Amino acid sequence: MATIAKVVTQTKTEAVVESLARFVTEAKLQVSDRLPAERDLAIALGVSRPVLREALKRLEALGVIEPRPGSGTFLRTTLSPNHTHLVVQVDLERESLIQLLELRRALESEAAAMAAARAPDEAIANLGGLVDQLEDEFRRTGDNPESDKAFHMALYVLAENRLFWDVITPVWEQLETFWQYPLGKRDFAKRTLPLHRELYERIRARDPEGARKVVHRMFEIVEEDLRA
Amino acid sequence: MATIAKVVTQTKTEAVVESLARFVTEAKLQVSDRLPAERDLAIALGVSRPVLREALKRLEALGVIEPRPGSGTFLRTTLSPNHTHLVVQVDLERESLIQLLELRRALESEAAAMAAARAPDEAIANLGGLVDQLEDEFRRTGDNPESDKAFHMALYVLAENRLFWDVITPVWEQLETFWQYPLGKRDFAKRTLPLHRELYERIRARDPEGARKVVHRMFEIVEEDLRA
DNA sequence: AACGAAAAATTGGTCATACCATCTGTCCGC
DNA sequence: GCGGACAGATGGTATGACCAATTTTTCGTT
Repeated sequence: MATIAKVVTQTKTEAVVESLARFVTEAKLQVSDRLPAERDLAIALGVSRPVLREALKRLEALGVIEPRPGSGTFLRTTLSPNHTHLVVQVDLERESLIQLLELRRALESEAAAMAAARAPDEAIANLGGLVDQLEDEFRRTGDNPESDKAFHMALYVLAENRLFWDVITPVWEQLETFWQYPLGKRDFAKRTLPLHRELYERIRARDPEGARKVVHRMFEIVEEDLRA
Repeated sequence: MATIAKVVTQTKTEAVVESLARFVTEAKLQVSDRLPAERDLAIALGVSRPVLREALKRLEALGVIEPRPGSGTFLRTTLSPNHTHLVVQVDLERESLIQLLELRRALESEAAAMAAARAPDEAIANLGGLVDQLEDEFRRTGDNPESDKAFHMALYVLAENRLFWDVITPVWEQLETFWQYPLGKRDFAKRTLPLHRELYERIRARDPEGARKVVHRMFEIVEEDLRA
C-alpha cells in the first residue's frame, strides 16, 4: 500500500528550538554555561524576540534552561539536536501513597538487582560506607532520614541507568511530603534497618535475585506499618 | 536546626500556567475540547498576549495542548492544578534504548506480579482473549505489533495502579520511535510469542513470582536480539 | 429551497518597539 | 583600601499591528 506522508508544518518557534540545540552543541556549551542574551540570539537567528522567547519558554518547560533575570539564561542539562524529551504527566491528587510506594518498589527492586549484576566493586564498597552511616545516625538519633535517602539514592546510581534516577527523584519528593503532612513519623526505620546491611551484602555477593527479594521485604514492612 | 525557606519568585507566565490549569478544571474541559481564543484568554487573565502565548508554549512543550492555526487551541490531555510533569531527557542512541527497556522491565515485571496478586478473575479472563488475538495476528501476518501492545497495556490495567500506566505510556511511545527509526524491524516477536500465553497462565494461577520471572525471560530475549 | 462559491470574521503566528525590574560590575569618594 | 552609588546589561511585560490558515457567513445561481 502506498503511504502518504503526513504534512509536517514547522512553526518558527520549533525551528528556533532546533537551531538553539544545534548552536549549543556546536558552541560546546556545558551545563551551567550562559547562553547569549535574548536580543543577540534573536538577531543571530533572524527572528523577533517574542518568537525567540517562546522557544526559550519551551526549553524552560523541559528543564533544559533556566533564565535568571538580570544575569542571563543558563544551561541546566546537556542539549543536542538528537535529544528527545519524554514527559510523564502525573495527577498527584489522585495517586495515593500506596501507588507511589508500589512504583518505588518496582524501580528499586530492579535497581538493586541491576546493581548486583554490574556495579563496579569500588562503588559497592562506597555503599557499604553508607550503611555504616545509616546505622550510626540511627544509633545516635533513633531515626535516619538523611542517610536513608543517601543510601537508597546510591542504589539508583549503582544501577547505572539515568532514567531510573530521573523517575525516582520526583517520586521520592512526593513521598517525602506524604511523610510530613498527612502522616506523622513512622517507625519502620527501626524494623527495616537490618535489611539495609543485608541488601548491601547481597549486592556485594553479586546476587541479583537475593537483592531483589530483600528490597521486597523492606517494602512489605513499610506497607504493613502503614496499614497499622 | 532552623531551616530557611527558599525564596520562590513567580513569573507571570508561570502564574498564567496555573490559572489556565484551574480554568480547564473549573470549566470541565475534556480532552480534544477547544480553549478560548488567545486574545480572549489574555484579556480574561489580565495579561498581555505575549505572556499568555509563552504560557501556552510551555503547555505545548509538555504535550498538554495543541494549537491549530485558524481553528484554535485544543486539549490533548486532561489538566488540573494537581498535575505535575516529569521530564526525562533521552538521546536517540542505542544506550538509551537499553535504558528504556530496563525501565520497562522494572515496571512490567512488577505489574505482572501485582496483576497475579489482585486482578479480578473476569479481567484476567479478558487477558486470555488478548493472548488469542496475539497468536492469531501472528499466524496471519507473521508479526503482531497491534495486539502485542494491547496485551502489554492490559497488564498495566490489571495491576490497578494508574501511576504505572502514566509512566509506561510515554515510555512505550518512545520505544516505538526507536523501533522505527534507528533500528529496523526486529524478530523477537516469534521467540517471545509463547511466553505471552505462559505469562497469562501464571497470572491466572495467581502466581506473582512466576509471572515476574516470565516477564524477565521476555526481556532477556529482546535484549539478546538487540545485541545481535 | 438547495447548493456552491465568494466574502467576511476568527484565530494562531510573527514582528517592531518601548518600558520596567533585577542583577552585576565599575567607578567615585571617603 | 573599602563601601556605596551609579550605569549598563539582561530577562519580564505591554501595545499594537499585520500575516496566513481556517471557519463561518453571505449571497447569487440553479
